[in-house]
Amino acid sequence: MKRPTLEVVAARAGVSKSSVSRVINGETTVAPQIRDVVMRAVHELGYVPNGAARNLVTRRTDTLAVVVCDPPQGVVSDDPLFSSVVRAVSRELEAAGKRLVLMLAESDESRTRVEQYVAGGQVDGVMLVALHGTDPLPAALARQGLPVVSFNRTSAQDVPYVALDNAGGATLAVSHLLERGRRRIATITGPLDLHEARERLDGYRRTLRDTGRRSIVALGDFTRASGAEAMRQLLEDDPDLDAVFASNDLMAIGALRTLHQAGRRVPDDVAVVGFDDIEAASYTSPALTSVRSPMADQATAAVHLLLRLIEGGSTDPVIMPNELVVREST
Amino acid sequence: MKRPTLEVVAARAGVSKSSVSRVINGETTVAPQIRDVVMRAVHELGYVPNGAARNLVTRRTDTLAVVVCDPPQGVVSDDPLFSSVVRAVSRELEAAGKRLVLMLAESDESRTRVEQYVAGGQVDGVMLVALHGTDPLPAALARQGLPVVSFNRTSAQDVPYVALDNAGGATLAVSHLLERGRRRIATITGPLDLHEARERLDGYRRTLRDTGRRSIVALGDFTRASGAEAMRQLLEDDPDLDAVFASNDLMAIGALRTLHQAGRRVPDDVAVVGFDDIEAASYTSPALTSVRSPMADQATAAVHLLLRLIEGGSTDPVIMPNELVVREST
DNA sequence: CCCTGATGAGAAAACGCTCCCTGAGGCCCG
DNA sequence: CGGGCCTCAGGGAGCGTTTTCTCATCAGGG
Repeated sequence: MKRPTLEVVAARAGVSKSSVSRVINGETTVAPQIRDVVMRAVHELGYVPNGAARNLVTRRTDTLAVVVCDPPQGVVSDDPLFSSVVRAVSRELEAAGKRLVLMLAESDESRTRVEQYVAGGQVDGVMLVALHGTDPLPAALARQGLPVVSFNRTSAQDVPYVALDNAGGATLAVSHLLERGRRRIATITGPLDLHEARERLDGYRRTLRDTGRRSIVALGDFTRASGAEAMRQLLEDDPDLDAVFASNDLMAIGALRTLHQAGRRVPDDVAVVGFDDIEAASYTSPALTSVRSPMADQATAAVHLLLRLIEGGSTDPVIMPNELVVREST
Repeated sequence: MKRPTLEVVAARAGVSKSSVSRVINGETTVAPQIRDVVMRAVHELGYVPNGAARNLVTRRTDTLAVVVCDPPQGVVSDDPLFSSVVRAVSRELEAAGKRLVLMLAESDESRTRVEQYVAGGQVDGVMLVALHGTDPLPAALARQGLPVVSFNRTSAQDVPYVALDNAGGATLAVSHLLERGRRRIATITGPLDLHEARERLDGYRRTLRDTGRRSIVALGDFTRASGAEAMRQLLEDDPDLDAVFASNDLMAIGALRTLHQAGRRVPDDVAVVGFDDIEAASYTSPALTSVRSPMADQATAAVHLLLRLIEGGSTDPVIMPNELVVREST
């Protein structure tokens, strides 16, 4: 099935290719009468401009790449929030009339593919979603001279990013616990090589220090198992603790289980707060109080940042505020 | 930053554009000596072929669209399994050297955009992910003469699909309950305008009928709340039931909560089986036995089907078998 | 030694579009 | 009434590839 070209439409309408092109692209310097006859021909033939030909001459593709940097086991893309991010990005791009190419950068090989693709001029900009702020890919892509933004904080020069206010979220959680009258508030951290984990720990520490309380810290790695284990350790080290702030919900869920096994009632004996507000947080019993990361909003902000950057606009990083969702566990 | 073109590379290597093109495309009819000098020039200049120009003449884009048909509230794309589908598709396409354009078809407007885009020749094929088998989009796209496959069963003519063996999964669940010695097995269905929901119900019915037992059916709509409500109704209607098969995990989770509130022990008094094996299924207490839909495998199969179709190969539908994941709730 | 056939390089024509440039015509103003 | 402008349509030159076709070169056989 051969699609009609501009030339065919022009012939049918009895005008030149230039005029058809002008009508298609909504230029105003075209007489209404010509416009009508062209539009009629377009509809009759079911004409749709060929994308490749257009890209070739305009050097714009109206296509943006979202590159997900992720180890093969899929830490990022397994995240339940991932799909809401993808959807938010997709919607936002659609509203702006852009297309979304999704690429996974799992192996070195696929990273090369990403770079090649980007270098091939098939996208107008790139949005990186990387777990590690130290990932070299953002910088590598930025060096290509293409607009690049990062969905998370990144250490790459010249790559604007959108970041969560992790420390602020932790403060929100700890303050809430203090308001509830908790005195011995422990925390379970994420892997400290991750920015987010460090920032959440810092927020926790600072808030306690500001109110003259001491920190009680156990290390986790963002998995449920590590949360359960860290909770066991905390109970051993400090049996009198009356609250726990876990750096993410999975660990909080692990902690809930340990507390249950240890016979501690939640929230009566020990209050628990998580972070991220994943879907499962509302299914636990008791339902988990959690700091909601506005991932969808963050995604929207990242898209806007990228679009602005493509237009040649400002490139300041954006910080997203968090929100506390109070449920039964506190 | 201007990227070098084929012409520049040719000049540098002291050969013709044709030769460079041949080397780039791995043709064998080129002397090793020329090959080497071209490759050197390519590397020195960091040459990457321009995608648009290439597409224009070859009429291939090596790009496939994944179109997610979804109401704005996001039933499909909110599904926790969605991200694993996306990842599997992405990986598979990457392995095949193809790119993935993700499009949401939420509104009529966006569906038009999808059709326009596809008609613009910017993709080699389309994979539809639609909830409703009656969705008109598959047929509309297929009419464009482009290879189209559906991730789910579809009623569209000429659109091959990959389907889950929903009835078989239900049989798996019910047989398991029977083996555990359960006698009065109820079910909570999904919305019956969905193929999947109907098939799961059919599988349940048939399996019970085959063993001379009667069906006990309550209607749900795949939400947690509806599962809880349906469970309440079932307990009222038939207080002696000793097992429930829920058509998806969310409803099973809702049912668990109702059972807990009603003072029924799971699995001692009532066994519960879900369907889909979402992540949350292993976090409930007791952890939920569930029929695992091999979504990732299904996605992989769909990609292969599409790639075969593009190559002009066979187009038979594929049916994926399910697997039962036994946990504490049975 | 010449002719034939194979081999492989180069020239040039598309692919379908945008956009610059030219020029025709109409209008206003002098 | 004529000249200059302004408006708007058409002609045509690219955009960077692939691909067909032509042609040169060289080897081998008669």
